[in-house]
Amino acid sequence: MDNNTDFIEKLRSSGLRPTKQRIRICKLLFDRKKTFHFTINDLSKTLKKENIKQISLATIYNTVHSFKKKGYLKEISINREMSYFDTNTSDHHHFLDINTNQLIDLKKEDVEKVRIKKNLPGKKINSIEVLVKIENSN
Amino acid sequence: MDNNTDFIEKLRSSGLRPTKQRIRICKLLFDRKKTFHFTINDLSKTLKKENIKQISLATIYNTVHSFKKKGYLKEISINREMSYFDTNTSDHHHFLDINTNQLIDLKKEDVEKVRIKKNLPGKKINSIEVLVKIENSN
DNA sequence: TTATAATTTATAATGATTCTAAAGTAGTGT
DNA sequence: ACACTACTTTAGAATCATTATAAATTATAA
Repeated sequence: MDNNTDFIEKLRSSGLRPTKQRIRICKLLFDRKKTFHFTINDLSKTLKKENIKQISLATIYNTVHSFKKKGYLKEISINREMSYFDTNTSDHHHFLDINTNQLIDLKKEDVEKVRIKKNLPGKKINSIEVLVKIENSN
Repeated sequence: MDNNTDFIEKLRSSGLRPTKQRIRICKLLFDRKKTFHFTINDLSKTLKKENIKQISLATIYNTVHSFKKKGYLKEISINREMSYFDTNTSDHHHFLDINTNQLIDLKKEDVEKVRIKKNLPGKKINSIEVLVKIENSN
């Protein structure tokens, strides 16, 4: 019934005060079996549909950014127009359906380890991001 | 001396009128041995440094976009803040130095072919983009 | 309960990109 | 050379997502 306590703990443990707004967003983002992808706009629209007191846009931005900073969310920037947040923060890659703009997780085992044969002196690899654009094959 | 004729031909052959502005931008972008990467802002600043009549910002945007549409440039969108254009339009990947924000080409042979083991019914792969973020190693 | 620091909020500000419509230019035909 | 048309350039306005501001509210610890 009241699994808010989990979120309250989660928030408090990372130094974020468990406010109504943050808890509500936690429930929306993390209270589900599958990970999912959303834009700020998606989140904002979904929150508007609920008949609860509205959360201001500024708070939505603040919350998503602090969740990202705390490692609860990963950002996948597609281009200037599209930036997704992903509740799956593990190391993984994505399909982007260019017909629907849907972002789809690729499991680690779906992509053979990417080998980079070049390296630059004084530099090391921080991350490798693979984006596979897919389209209708009709 | 006057290798503008090449650019004039190039432009005309793709249905773009060879205007002063387009030729000047062509020279800046394509009259070099190595391919290179730039943002609209970089290009705009470089053009400002030349003591010739300034090209308006709108024209810079228009030109870069039409060059992209004609296949002379490839866009590499890093995130909302950074979008690079690449004079190397072949199929290749990139290093992004997160300390300097420099984008560096990876040759085809620098990255082992990326194998995707998942496929979705009714969908086919359009492109595979690999971005390798690198940082100072010390 | 009170003091405080953190948070939320509505609204304003920002800044990159796109739009607009008027002026300028290239290409074509005469 | 001239004129016509369509294309291009231009300055400035408009747009729109995001960030900043500063006042009101709330969580927390004393």
